[in-house]
Amino acid sequence: MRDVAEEAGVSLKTVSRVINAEPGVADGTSSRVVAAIAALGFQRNDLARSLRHGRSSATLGLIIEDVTNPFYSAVAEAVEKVARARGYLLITGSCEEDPELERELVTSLLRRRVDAMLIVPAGQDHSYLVPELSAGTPVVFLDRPPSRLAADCVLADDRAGARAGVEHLIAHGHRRIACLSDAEDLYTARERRSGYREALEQAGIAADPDLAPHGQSDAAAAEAAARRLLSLPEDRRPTALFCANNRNTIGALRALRDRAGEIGLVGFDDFELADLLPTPVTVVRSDPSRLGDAAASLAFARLDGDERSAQRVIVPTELVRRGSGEIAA
Amino acid sequence: MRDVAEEAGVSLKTVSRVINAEPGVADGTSSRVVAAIAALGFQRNDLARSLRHGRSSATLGLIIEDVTNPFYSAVAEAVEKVARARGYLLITGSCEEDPELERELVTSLLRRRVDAMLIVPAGQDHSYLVPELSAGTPVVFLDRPPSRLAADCVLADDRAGARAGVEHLIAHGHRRIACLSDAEDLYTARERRSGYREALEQAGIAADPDLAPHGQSDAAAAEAAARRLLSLPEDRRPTALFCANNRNTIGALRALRDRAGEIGLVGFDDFELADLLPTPVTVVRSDPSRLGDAAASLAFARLDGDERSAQRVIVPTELVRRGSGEIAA
DNA sequence: CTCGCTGCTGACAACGTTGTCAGACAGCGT
DNA sequence: ACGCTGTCTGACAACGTTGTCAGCAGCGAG
Repeated sequence: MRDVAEEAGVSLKTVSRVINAEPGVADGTSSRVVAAIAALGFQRNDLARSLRHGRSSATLGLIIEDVTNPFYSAVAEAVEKVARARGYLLITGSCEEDPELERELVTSLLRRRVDAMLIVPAGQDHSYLVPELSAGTPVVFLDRPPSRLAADCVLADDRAGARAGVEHLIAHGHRRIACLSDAEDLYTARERRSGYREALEQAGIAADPDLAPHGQSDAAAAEAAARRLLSLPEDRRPTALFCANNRNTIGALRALRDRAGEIGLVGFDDFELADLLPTPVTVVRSDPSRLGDAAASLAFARLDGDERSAQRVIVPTELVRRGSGEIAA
Repeated sequence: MRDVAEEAGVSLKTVSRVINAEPGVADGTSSRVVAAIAALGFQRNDLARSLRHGRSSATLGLIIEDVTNPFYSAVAEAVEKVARARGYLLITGSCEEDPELERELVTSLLRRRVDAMLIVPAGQDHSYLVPELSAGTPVVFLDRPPSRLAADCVLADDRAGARAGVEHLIAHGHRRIACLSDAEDLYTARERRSGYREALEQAGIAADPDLAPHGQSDAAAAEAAARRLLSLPEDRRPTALFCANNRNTIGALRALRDRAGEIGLVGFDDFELADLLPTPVTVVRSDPSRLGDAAASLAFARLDGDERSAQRVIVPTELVRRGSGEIAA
């Protein structure tokens, strides 16, 4: 900027005025400055600008688990859309279910003075965010609630969704229904298992712990767990599977490859090509775009001065019938 | 920091020394400063730090087309991994094939002084990056080469991959092979079509322009195009489809839903569940992780002082036989 | 006792920007 | 000629860091 000022024969401040289209610069001066900017290929340094401003780096931080999981990439897309509409950029970090990494990434982002943080939390203790919150940095939790911290969060209706999915299987005559889910310390896994158990209970079906393996966090582990279930003796073998997230659904589908049409299946989370599989897959669709959209909007509302106490937004789910959930027992 | 200094009864510089673990601070002083930092919940401001440093905000910029496309999210993941290993964060922007948006995002990121830019370009003119390049900011193009600019780029071997895919269909007796591809102004679409034509030519098959619809940039358009092909009179109807990217493959699969096993199919780009479809899908697999990895590594090499002229890295593809490409004519 | 050395600490400037304030100058009415 | 208004411009400080350099104390050697 110094160079531009010199080239145009004006002061720094005048260059600043031209760049920011502030009023009160004579046309002649202005055009000389514009020419100098073009000649030197000058670009404003937004780091310095943010520093001077004190707040507002026009950047949002987003922590997700894994950008290659379509669920999270849909979240990221929705957040980015909202951010862009306000001229904000997005710094995204994948923490791979690692609480240490989550915390590292979050503090990195905060040190970089993002204006707000959106977090799909992996950890179980977010009290480390208390100072940030009281300093006024909006923090919104996404898909899973915060622990030991009162902060905004946007969740899917996991329990009701799971219950609806399992009730659907029960309505088709299934009594031995398995539930494949992720690690028990994940909120969504716990809630969806609760929904599963509630549905069984309401139908007067005793829960069989052997039918509810958990801790499968990738498709390979889910496939192995499903194979074990399918190799149980016939009187204990499940006639239907409820898969509590997209990784478990994919794994179960691989295990079921040679049993098309024999075993009922309802998955939680929709996925591309679900309708093209040999038996199209019935799913409980949760809407990651809506989660991302709601979370980002909430963050901006806070930035705009919304001072209400911590909000909890619940996004509903929807049962999509495609065939695999309609296989009778 | 000012407050910390006051609390600990030392100067700003001493606090700075403690934060950065610089040597030459007495133990007593150091622990007083540490205590003050803890008491006040102080966090270094990395914006100011970057500004002071002049260079290095420890941030990489990445422009992709669409984070929900698994190809690009795999790229993003690979780039993030390399970045994280060096302590860098990643600012990602999706430009949705819009050259205007690409340029907007790129300049936004550069104004924020990212240390390097990785770009999957949508536009046809990148001369606007000349000043940046000569100012020493590494710019690496990914998946598609730059236009009107000499810069590093990392590409898949699109033409050879496509040729191999089409040759595979020819080897199974197909003579009327269609090619569904994206907009002709995309480098990858052009290259893959060239590979398609080369394979036909080498086999002495005349290219039929009616069999090579292009411009389908989403699955719905691809499905419609595939349906048109399949409703041609039998003597002109293709016996196999070559789909030049993942969106076209998905669309074609939808169109083929009720024709399982009748029509040969080879897709470019692998995708999850390709092996679970009624007829498992043969694909030319290009490796987005490797593209991202190579591009990020190249960017860091530049940051480390690599001064070679602009590099062009080609990542090979691989034919994955699963069934749909082995259907005989 | 002085000199130089080492170990620790702080004052100051600078990174690039912008908000505040004051100055310069022209036009205009009295 | 005077003051007043309004328009345009620039000097300066500050945002939060850190690199440079200088200062001060203690200590061993000459």
